[in-house]
Order: sequence, then C-alpha cells, then structure tokens
Amino acid sequence: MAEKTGTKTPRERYRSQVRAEIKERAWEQIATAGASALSLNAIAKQMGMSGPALYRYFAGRDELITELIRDAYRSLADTFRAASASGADVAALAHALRGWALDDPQRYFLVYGTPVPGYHAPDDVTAIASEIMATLLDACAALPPGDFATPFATHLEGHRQWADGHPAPPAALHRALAFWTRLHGVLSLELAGHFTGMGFDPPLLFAAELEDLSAH
Amino acid sequence: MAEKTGTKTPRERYRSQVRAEIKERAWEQIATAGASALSLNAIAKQMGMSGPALYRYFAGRDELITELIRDAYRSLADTFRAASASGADVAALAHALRGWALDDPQRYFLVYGTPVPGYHAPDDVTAIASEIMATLLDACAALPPGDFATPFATHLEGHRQWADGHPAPPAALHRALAFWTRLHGVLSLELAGHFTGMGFDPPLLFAAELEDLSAH
DNA sequence: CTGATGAGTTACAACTTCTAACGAACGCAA
DNA sequence: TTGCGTTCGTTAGAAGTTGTAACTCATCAG
Repeated sequence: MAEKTGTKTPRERYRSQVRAEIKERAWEQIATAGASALSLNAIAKQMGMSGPALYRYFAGRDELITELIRDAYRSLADTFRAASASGADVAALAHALRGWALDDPQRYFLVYGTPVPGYHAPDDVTAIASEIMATLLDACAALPPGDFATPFATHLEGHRQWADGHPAPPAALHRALAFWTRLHGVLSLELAGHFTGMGFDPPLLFAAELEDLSAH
Repeated sequence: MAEKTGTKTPRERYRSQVRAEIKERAWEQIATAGASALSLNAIAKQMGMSGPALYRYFAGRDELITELIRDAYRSLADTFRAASASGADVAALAHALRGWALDDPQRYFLVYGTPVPGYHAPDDVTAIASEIMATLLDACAALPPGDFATPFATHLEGHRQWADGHPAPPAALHRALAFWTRLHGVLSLELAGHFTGMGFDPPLLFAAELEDLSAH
C-alpha cells in the first residue's frame, strides 16, 4: 500500500498516486468477491476512466495481482517485524498473525491460499517470505528445545536451506515449522468457513494449538 | 465421477454419459490450470460441439463447479470409508488423506482451498463433510485420551454440534480437530509449493505431525 | 406413423482482457 | 514564451468468455 511518494517529478507523483488508487480499488474488489473476480474494466469505470487506460499503469491483470501479492507479503512481514521489535514471543507473533488474517481474509488467501498451477512467485516475494520465517525463527530460538527435539529436528539439522544464516538450533526449526503449519491449518479452515455450524469456538481451537506449541 | 448408468431410458443413458465426459474434461482443465481457468466453451470445443450445447447439461459454470466440488467431497468420503472399512487407524487415515491429496492437488484445493466469498455449499455437500468427520471421529475414539484431555476438550464437550450423535469422548473430538487442522496445514502448504526450496523433506514433516498426533 | 421431447445449432448481447492508433495535455528546456 | 517530446487517456477493435433466444432436426413414445 505504501506507494513511494518521495521526492519526484510531478508526473511520477501523479503516476504513483493513480497506481495506489488502482490497487486500493483492487483490494476492495478482492475483499468482496475474491481474487478471481477482479476486473480491470470495473476498476477503470470506478475511477471514471476507460478500460485501456489502466494498461499505462499495469501490464495486465496478472501483473496487478502479482503486485497485490507482493504487498500482502510485505504487509505480513511488516506486521511480524513490528511485533518482533516490541519484544513479541511466539504467542504474540501468533496473535499478530491471526489479527492480520482476520483483518482481510482474502489477503491471507492471496498469500497462503490455492495457488495457480503455472504461477511462480518472483524472487523478491520469496525473499519477503524468508524474512517472515526469520522473524518466526528468532522467536522460536528463544525457547528451550522441549518436545521439539525430535527425529525430524535432526533431519532439519542437515536440511536447513531456509534457515541458512540463522543461528536457531534444530528444535527451534521444527517448532517454527509446526507453528507455521498448525496455525495456518486452523486459520485457513476457519477463514474458509469450514468450522461454521460445528458449534465450537474457533478462537479457542487456535488458542489450544498455540498453547500446545508454546508449552512443550 | 461415478455417473449413474443404471437402468434408464436410452436418452437418459446418453445424457449421463455426456455429463460425465463434460466433468472429465473439466477435471483435466482444473488439474492443469486451476478452477478459475475452467472454460465451458473450451470443454465444448474439445468435445466437438458448440458452446451453448453444454447448457443442456449444466445450468452454468457455477453449477458445474458445484457438481465437481460435490464429486470431490464424495471421493474423499469414499476414500476414508474404504480405509475405515479395512480397519484403518488414524495413521492409515492420514496416509489415505495424503494419497488422495497428492493424487490431484487441485481437487484437494477445490474442497479445502480458497473459498469464493459469496459461495455457500449446498446441504448435501455439508452432509458429506460430516460423514468424513464421523469416520475420523471413529478412528480417534479408538485411542486413549492422552494429551488431548485438554481445557479445549472440555469446551468441546458442550459444543459438539458437529459430532451430534457420535459417541466419541471430548478428547477424541479434540484429537480429530487437531488431526484435521494440522494435517491440512502441512498438506496445503506443501501442495501450494510453499516448502519448495526450503531443503527439508515435506513427507517427513507430515510424518512428524502424524507421530505427534498418534503418540500422545 | 405422428407428435412431443430434447439435443445441437446459429445468432446475439454483454461481458472480459488486451492491442493499436490517435489526440491532447503536460513538463521541460531553450 | 515558445516549442517539442513524453506520457496520458481516448476510441476502435480483435479475440475471448458466459449465457439467452430461436430454430432445426433427430429420437423416442404412443
């Protein structure tokens, strides 16, 4: 969302402003109808200009969506970094994640949802993903090994490309992966509405999983 | 996939056959390009007939996709029931789930992936979902409470609409939910390619989560 | 054999993304 | 201030899409 509005020529300022407004409208559409329903034409009409004008700002629908994905990743990374900067432990990180997800479920799904078979994220996006994992690893490294000194942790000791320069011990790596996959499991099913009508309280399930992750 | 080809009039036989072929082509398209890229026109062309002909068989794109979702749910329910019938424990159920998911990742995402904001699954689909959970509950009820005799399990004791007539004790309910959410967490991230390039072996993470679910 | 039912057709409307060509506005520089 | 080039927005149009309407023709039942 943070379009660079730094010192620039008037034309570049205008350009950035229009790009930002396009993305904002796009987010609105995505939030209400999902990413697959995003229409460049509809955005243009909303902004009072004709369809092809948008192609001055984005090469096409795909580039716009990629840009939104990038922003979504950055938004989560920023949320994590902010939490971490104010001394967040894994529990606080979990609640930051949950808050971020509930804030805009479709944004969450843009990052962690159903992938388009052919699509490959650009390198800078995967770099942001690494930053997110690094923040998580920091928090996990602050805990004793506990129940995560597992055989799989031993496997991770020799297969830690994703934690390349990170000093976290194997158990922390396993805990971080469990944190990620378990909370994603609860969150994605909750946001997708798979718990509706089951009767229990989804936040309590989230809390129970978090408890299990933090305690042992 | 199992279109009823029972005793019918010739016209109904033909109709069922064509419907089945449409769905088959649809599955191919979905597997290679995702559900959002499904095109009725393309299917018609593949089958050697003109676009609007398909509307004799499906009211529209949405109805076709809903039908595919229904089939996907049924397929998973059948897989679970077959596994359960041959005396599967939770571990065997987990491997059945994993096999089913890897068999056609887009089919998995059709069931557990990103939802369309407005969409509400028809009642018979939620009924199949309940059947799946019931099979899972059976397997979980066969295990001692273990670590799943939790505060959240107590909450479930009073909020078990989803396990209405099922005799499973609270700890089994909690275990079933953990089974579902944790394995879905690992599977969905794996199928979406979020583990690629991280270095570790996704099946081992799945196994580790399963181990944690079965042991305690 | 006849007549209703249903399948497939073409034609069309209303969308979509996206390209091409044009005009007009804008900002910079002489 | 006077150009002049860059960039923006326009319209026109191609090639798709979903979906409706009307028509033809085969098929099946009585």
